[in-house]
Amino acid sequence: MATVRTRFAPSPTGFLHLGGARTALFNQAFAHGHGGVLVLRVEDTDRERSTPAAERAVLEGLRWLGIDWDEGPLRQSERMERYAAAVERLLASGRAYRCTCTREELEERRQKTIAAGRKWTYDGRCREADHGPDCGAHTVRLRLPEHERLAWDDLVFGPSGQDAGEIGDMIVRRSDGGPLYHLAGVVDDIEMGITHVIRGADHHSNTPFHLALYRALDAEPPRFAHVPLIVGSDGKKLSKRRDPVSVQHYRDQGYLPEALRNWLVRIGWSHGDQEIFSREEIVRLFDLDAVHRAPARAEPGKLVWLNQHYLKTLPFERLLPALQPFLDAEAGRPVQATPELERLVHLLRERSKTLMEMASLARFLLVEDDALVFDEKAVAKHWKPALEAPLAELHDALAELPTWSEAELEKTFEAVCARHQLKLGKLAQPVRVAATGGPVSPGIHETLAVLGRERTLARIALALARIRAAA
RNA sequence: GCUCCCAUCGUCUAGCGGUCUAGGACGUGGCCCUCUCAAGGCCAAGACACGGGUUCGAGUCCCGUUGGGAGCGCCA
Repeated sequence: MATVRTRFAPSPTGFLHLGGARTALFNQAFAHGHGGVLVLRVEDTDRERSTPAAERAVLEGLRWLGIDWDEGPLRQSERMERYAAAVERLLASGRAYRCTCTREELEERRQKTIAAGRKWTYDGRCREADHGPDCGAHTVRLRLPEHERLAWDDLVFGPSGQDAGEIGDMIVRRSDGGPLYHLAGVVDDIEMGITHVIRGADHHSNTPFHLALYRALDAEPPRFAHVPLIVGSDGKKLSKRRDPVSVQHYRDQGYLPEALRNWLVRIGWSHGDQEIFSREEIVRLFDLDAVHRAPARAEPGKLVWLNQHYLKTLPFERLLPALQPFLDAEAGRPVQATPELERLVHLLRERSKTLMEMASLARFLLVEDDALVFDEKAVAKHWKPALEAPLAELHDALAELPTWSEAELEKTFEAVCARHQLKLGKLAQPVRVAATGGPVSPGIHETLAVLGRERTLARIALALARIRAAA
């Protein structure tokens, strides 16, 4: 059997679409799982939208997700002569003909047909007219057989097909000489030796036309697999207005590529009860047989859980670089990794949903003492006058500590609590607010150990000053 | 409007005629743990859209209804 060759063919819209990302993932998993190759092809025949920057964004999204391709990116804009040649071949063999019907004429006839309650297909007016190359402005239409079943066995949907007569003679070349998307795609898939076309189910209905194109071009069609569309939380088509549709969006929100990849691969595909899939497992276990036929909603709930899972389990060397941009943004400057910061990240990975949240929880370590932003509700709740004495005592005891360690800190807290008959929480919370500005952080001993003696004392002193001023 | 496709807990899904009083995961609620927040542990609520068939037997097969999706461009 020939080597499996799949392709992912995005149009350069300036971002990688969620649905596209999953299609790419499926293509890669299928190809690599079968010892084949993935070809990347950029469908940039729409000159308006297609800029180098827009293309770069799509490729960046793919790389970030860990989807690697083996050939390309090939660009349709650089292959226009191939499409032109294909149309000429169609014309020469009589498989296609020139059509001089104008848009207006077409529209008029279409309206009439629809008004009569019938389905519109091209009525074949120019079919036998035999227009030559100099017939003026014209399109080129594929001549479809009157009665012929255009059928295929879809790898996801099973036996599918349509009668050629229901399709009508479709345009393959515009009057400006440009190829239609369908023609370009089929020509590319033929010339690139694509064996398996794995694409969104929105193309299921277009496939009979594509089959006719393969036939007219005397080419063997590939196997087709249509994967169900991802729909929005409201069950409707993913909309750029309502739903976060780009991979970049999730990346910027602090989701790890591992999490997004795992989330996407499980939408419309499953492997028993397994939820967690590594990159290698996706390639090894992915199977078109197990792909669903029903559209699925993109609910981010499980993505959050997956992200937490990967934040907790990822190798630290992988986590830190991923976190870096979020730390820099939080601090407003490039942040240097220190042993204290690394220790804090270890503590924070157990309690963060996203990298963004993690950076936000690390803020207290990144900023100067006077740049702490206090949660005033927490301040009001925990900085009570009664706390002045124990807090002052804690401050002085901490200043005297022989070594600044979690164990020593714990002992000191216990001693102060015992002397003032306080539960640990009564002392820990006010100190936490003093040290971090808010009521949420890792354990108080760990937090202070990371903060260091100087800054801890300075921040407790600041809290004391405020308590005294209020009294 | 026409053509095609789809239908299990709120969501993602397991199920490929009997092992289903329908399993898992996320989410939700409760309890435990606890210096906060998490994490972790335990428990709970929660679905075969509806109606007809076929069959000894249907979540699983067939038909219809309803609901949803896609396609029907000189867009990609």
